[in-house]
Amino acid sequence: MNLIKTDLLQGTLDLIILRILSSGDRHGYSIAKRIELISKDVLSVQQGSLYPALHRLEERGLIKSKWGVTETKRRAKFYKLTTSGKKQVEKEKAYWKQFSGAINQIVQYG
Amino acid sequence: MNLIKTDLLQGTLDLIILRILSSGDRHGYSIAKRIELISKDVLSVQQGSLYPALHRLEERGLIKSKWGVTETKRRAKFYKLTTSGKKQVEKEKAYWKQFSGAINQIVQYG
DNA sequence: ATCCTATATGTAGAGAAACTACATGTAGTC
DNA sequence: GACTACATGTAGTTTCTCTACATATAGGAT
Repeated sequence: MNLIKTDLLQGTLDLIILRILSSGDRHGYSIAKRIELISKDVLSVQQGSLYPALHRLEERGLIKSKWGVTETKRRAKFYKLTTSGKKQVEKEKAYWKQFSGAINQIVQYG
Repeated sequence: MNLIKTDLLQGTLDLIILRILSSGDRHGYSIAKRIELISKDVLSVQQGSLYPALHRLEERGLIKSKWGVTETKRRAKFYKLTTSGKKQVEKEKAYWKQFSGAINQIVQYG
């Protein structure tokens, strides 16, 4: 991701991808576009980050892929959350809440 | 940091350290204790992360160090924000706000 | 006196994740 | 026929944090 300092991003990509897939199946490119749309271009994932992340998540059994055809008639790999992946979204959301809460606490009270 | 998934943390350590120093000079060990205190033990920095981070920040000219003696009478290196460091705190706070806002947006609307 | 714990700083090596930069290919438009 | 947007992928680099270790002192307990 580009528009925000790189280092901030590590570790949140999984949450982002899983959360987006929890609102419907998508292919990689579409996930990237959705991230830009919802974050109002604050976040932008590079291909070199996105595809390895998807492969990682698939290997961990959190998502499953299937080749298909997009609305624009191109071949694309569609990703879907597995049962395990659905549980993971909730876990990661909880982690994020706790983590960002702690950072905000420090930002406020130093 | 330990109690929270490691990967979430990268990139926020600088913000945390700088923000803590912006409320007063401290030595490394004291910074670590303060992080645990304010975050209510949600965050916990390891020495292997903290000291290299401090050296990094010093090398970037954001903090300055000076050997001194603690309240408990031990030798310790006290760190202080430089002018450049003070500006950087504000920058990093703004980054964090923008970044966490974007993630929250995605967590909400997927 | 000696041991232990908390305080205090530091480094080497490993591991993980994201980035840059590249490679490949297609559908539709100008 | 050229260009743009769509679509996936990998190799190599960089950067950060972690684990694990090394060093040393103050103060309290035994």
